[in-house]
Amino acid sequence: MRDTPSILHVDLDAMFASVEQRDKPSLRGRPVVVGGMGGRGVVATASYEARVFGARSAMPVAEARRRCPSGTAFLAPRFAAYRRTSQVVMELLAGLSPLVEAVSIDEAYVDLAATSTGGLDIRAVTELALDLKARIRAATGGVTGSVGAGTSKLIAKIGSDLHKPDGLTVVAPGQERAFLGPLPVTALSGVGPATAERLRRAGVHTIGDLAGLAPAELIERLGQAHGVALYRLARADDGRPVVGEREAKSVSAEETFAADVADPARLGAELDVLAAQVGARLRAAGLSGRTVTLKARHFDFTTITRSTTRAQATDDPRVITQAARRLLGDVDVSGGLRLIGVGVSGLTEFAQDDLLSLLDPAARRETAADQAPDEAAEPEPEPARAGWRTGEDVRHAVHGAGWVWGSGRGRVTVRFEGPRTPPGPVRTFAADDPALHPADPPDWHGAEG
DNA sequence: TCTGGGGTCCTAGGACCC
DNA sequence: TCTGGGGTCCTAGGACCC
Repeated sequence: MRDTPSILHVDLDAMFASVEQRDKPSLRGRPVVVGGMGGRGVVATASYEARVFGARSAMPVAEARRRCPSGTAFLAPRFAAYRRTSQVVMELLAGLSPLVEAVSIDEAYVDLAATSTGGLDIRAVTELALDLKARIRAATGGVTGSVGAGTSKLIAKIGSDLHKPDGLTVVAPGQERAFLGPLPVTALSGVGPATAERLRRAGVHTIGDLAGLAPAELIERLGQAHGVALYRLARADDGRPVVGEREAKSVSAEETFAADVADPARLGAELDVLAAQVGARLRAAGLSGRTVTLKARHFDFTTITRSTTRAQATDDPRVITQAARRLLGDVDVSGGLRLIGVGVSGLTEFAQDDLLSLLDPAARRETAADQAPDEAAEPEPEPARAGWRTGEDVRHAVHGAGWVWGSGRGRVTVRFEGPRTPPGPVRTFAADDPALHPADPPDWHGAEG
């Protein structure tokens, strides 16, 4: 166990919504919900203004619409913009330490002990964290981050969560148990609804309660691995290291249909599309895998998986889709599927035909390094001209840059404003107006020294 | 208008081998 | 012929995270 609070956890506050408010000044101070805008979409992020009305992550967007007042903005996600903002923050973190673990697009651990820059007592870490928060806000154009610091990942993570948004929690060495004790067990990463319910039935509500349980009882209730893990975490016994890079274990793609699909031909065609996405991402990452998994969600939300393992690893979309189609053949589809998915696991770094390319360099195909990784990995969908997505960035030949305020019935309404231009006029066009084009996200980084 | 999409880890049973 | 223990691989499902 460390004797300095040298692990930081940085968590950007309501990141997707915050980026939207940064890029669209008219949304600042207003409730914003970012998520799937199809009939079956769920909330990815609700701004704090929207949380007041009960909008939450993972909630159906339809439910969020019911709860939030008119004037709430409901936007489709713009991942390219979020990725750029994430990169800006990750670069700041990399300046603090060579050891940074990016957990997700909006979350990372930093191991300050990996550098030898001076003291890491409470005061020094607090100052460093306050400075970091200010620099994140400045570098991102107003997106805030909450930071936790402590002697372990556990403490840092819970600390960053405690005073969101724009919070800072530094837990002094030796104070870990006192810090955790009164918190609900659900504050622990790894305690979801099912585990929380089992613990509740055992009379366990707080982490302090949990720490009072005998390990044998926890193992009996939660299984060996989970029981042991929680027993240790409740005692602040956490030696998990900050790890820089992690190898991917699987690559998958799935789609939920707007309406359930029972037509095998249509499902097969969907598998072709998904297999092509998975194959392209495998290839871009220089990976291939032996196991192909089909995922199917029935009309009643029951979900099954069927997998098959081949002798040779592949990244070939034709091979992937062939395996997936065969697996689908054994699934009863007559009631209709709401979701279908394809995954590849058992990954290795070398594709089968890499062996061939050694013999025949001319047959060597493009490698990941030859491609722009992001574009290759996640092609941003180009919306059909008539199907504008709310929140999408657009450019009008006459009126300039703006974003889609709303659309429907053959029309699209655009608000003309940018990150640094004040809210402009709202104008409505025909959805197929040739003067209107999808545009890149406003790139305000660098435009303002 | 009930419930996305991309992942990780664990469990448990059966096959198979030594 | 019967019994059995341990290890590994594969498959299916479930909990959980962001």
